[in-house]
Amino acid sequence: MTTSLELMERTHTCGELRGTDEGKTVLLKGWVDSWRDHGGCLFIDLRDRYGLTQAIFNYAELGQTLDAASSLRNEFVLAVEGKVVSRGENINKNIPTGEIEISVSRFEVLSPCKVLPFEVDDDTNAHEELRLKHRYLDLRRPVVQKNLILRHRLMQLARNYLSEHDFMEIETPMLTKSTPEGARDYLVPSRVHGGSFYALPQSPQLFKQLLMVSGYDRYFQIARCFRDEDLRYDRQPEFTQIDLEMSFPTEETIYGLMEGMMVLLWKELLGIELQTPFPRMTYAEALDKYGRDAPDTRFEMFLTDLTDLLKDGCGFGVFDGAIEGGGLVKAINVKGKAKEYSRKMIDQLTDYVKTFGAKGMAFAKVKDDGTWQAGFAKFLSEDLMKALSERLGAEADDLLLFGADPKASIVNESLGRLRIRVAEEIGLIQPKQYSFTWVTHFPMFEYDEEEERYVALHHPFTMPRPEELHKFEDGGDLSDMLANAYDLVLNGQEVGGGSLRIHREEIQKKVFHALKIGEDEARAKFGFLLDALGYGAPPHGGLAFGLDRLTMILAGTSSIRDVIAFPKTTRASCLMSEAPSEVDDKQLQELSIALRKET
RNA sequence: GGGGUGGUAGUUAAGUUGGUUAUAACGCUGGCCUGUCAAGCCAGAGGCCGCGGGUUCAAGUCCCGUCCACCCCGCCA
Repeated sequence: MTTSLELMERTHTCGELRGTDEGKTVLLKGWVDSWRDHGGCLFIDLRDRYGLTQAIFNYAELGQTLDAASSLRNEFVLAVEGKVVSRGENINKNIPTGEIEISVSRFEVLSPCKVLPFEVDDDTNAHEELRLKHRYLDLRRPVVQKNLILRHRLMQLARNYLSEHDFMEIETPMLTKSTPEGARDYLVPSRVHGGSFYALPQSPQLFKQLLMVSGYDRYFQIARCFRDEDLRYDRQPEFTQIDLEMSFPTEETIYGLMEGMMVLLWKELLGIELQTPFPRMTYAEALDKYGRDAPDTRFEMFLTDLTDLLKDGCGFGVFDGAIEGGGLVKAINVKGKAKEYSRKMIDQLTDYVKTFGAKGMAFAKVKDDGTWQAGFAKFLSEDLMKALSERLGAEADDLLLFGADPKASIVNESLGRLRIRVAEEIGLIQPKQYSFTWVTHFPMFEYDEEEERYVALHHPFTMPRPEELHKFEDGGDLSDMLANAYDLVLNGQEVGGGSLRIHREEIQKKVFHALKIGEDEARAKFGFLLDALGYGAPPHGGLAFGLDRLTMILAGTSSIRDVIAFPKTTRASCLMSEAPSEVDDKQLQELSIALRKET
């Protein structure tokens, strides 16, 4: 009696066999990727995550069992035993195993497959909704597998790199204390302490600082983080950070180590040699030239500030009003594209900037004689137009796009986003281009008009730059106090951010004071950190990388869901498992949570 | 919380100014076929047109509401 193939170990994967294996008797197991029935013979491509191998079921070899083979369909799980034979004239150059095929002598269906909800195929055109509902099928597709393999390799490289540089991987709790500063927490009710809640971590921030106090001078963790906020193409309610912290660093130590890690990742994963050191830019410069704290440095087309040239008034109400209201007038120069941009296209750009709060968008087309064709041209004196042209480097056929608003932030945000959109439209951005920049010298605080107080731009444990500390004593305006915080920006996306932290209790207290976090409140929320800082805390700092975003960029995908095995929708539900779901009244009672009233 | 786009066989889409039996491709079922690799040829089955109201002699199509997904703004220290 022969042993069932199901009980036998496969001899090879479906991506392994080559011409040199000809003559071997092999056993492969995998999924039917496609089948082509020719009556007398049947071709099947068998797939696993390593590749595809063609198996041929031949009438002469199999006799009447060919009838059984003809019922094989896509995504059946199959074991095939047979001899590796050359394909002779019929080599398939599209797959690595294309020189050979398996001439099947015996096969078993290990598992059949129902009619599929969508075709499990790289170029499936099924909607994402359907693919997420059957994610286990979607994950079979080689393109998706490729992304997860990339993610795995990235994690391994990061782990090894950090370990080699004396970082210890230490796990911090998932059930932590809610600290409602910043993003909304996911809460977990406590059964034992009825009415009390844990929070899932938004980041391991406090714990990693405490590890520094404890003397674990280099820590890292590939840490799952949770934020209960609305989602986007690059935001999930749970996401992963490569989180690290070190004691006694200088800023340079951190930049050097992190650049080394990026160099390694790009070399190993993309075969690209990155140049170091990465350029650096202050937050102020980023805002001035790019309009954003995450500048896309793959192309120029900078924002040009025209406010000083227009400060005496020009008669154009939009510009004058913006400046009188304490705002800005800035512009970008789209070189040589005035003729390409129709009125309709410019209207679309206007609609676009309006989504960022701009009231409109003035534009001008530079004529051959250097003067402007613009609705507001009549307001500009010859000298003023000349001065503006010179500042903007304007030449014939340039398209000038203006942002003007009493709120500087609206001008920067709208023009900054417009700059990127236009660059995409006119092809300034090359594929496979990777442009890193450190953005430094972030402000400590920004004013929150709703709460009528300063809030921390980074987080409340960020160290002010040492030369700024005196501003606490001077009293008054803290809006220009700079922090020892830095972001790593890649192609206009923040991929990492961090800071040197406060390691002295009295500075931490001053920051809390500036944030109008009272002593009692500070004690209740962060007492353990304040205490720890009083027991010999080393100077420390670190940063966290967004693993999902990094993987997205490396994989060249446009959605974070493409690099997460089981992602959630933009309404934070899992279409496959149907989480979140209602729970029994009994469960709620145990958790001391009031039952939902029937209505 | 606000705005935009989409939802029609298993899947992806078409469906005109409202009008007779709602099309096509792929998939599925059956038949033919020994060199396919997007296999080919023939035949067939398959529909709560997201859901609920309304207008109308008549609704996939028009109106109102609602659900789901995606994208954007707010939000995300």
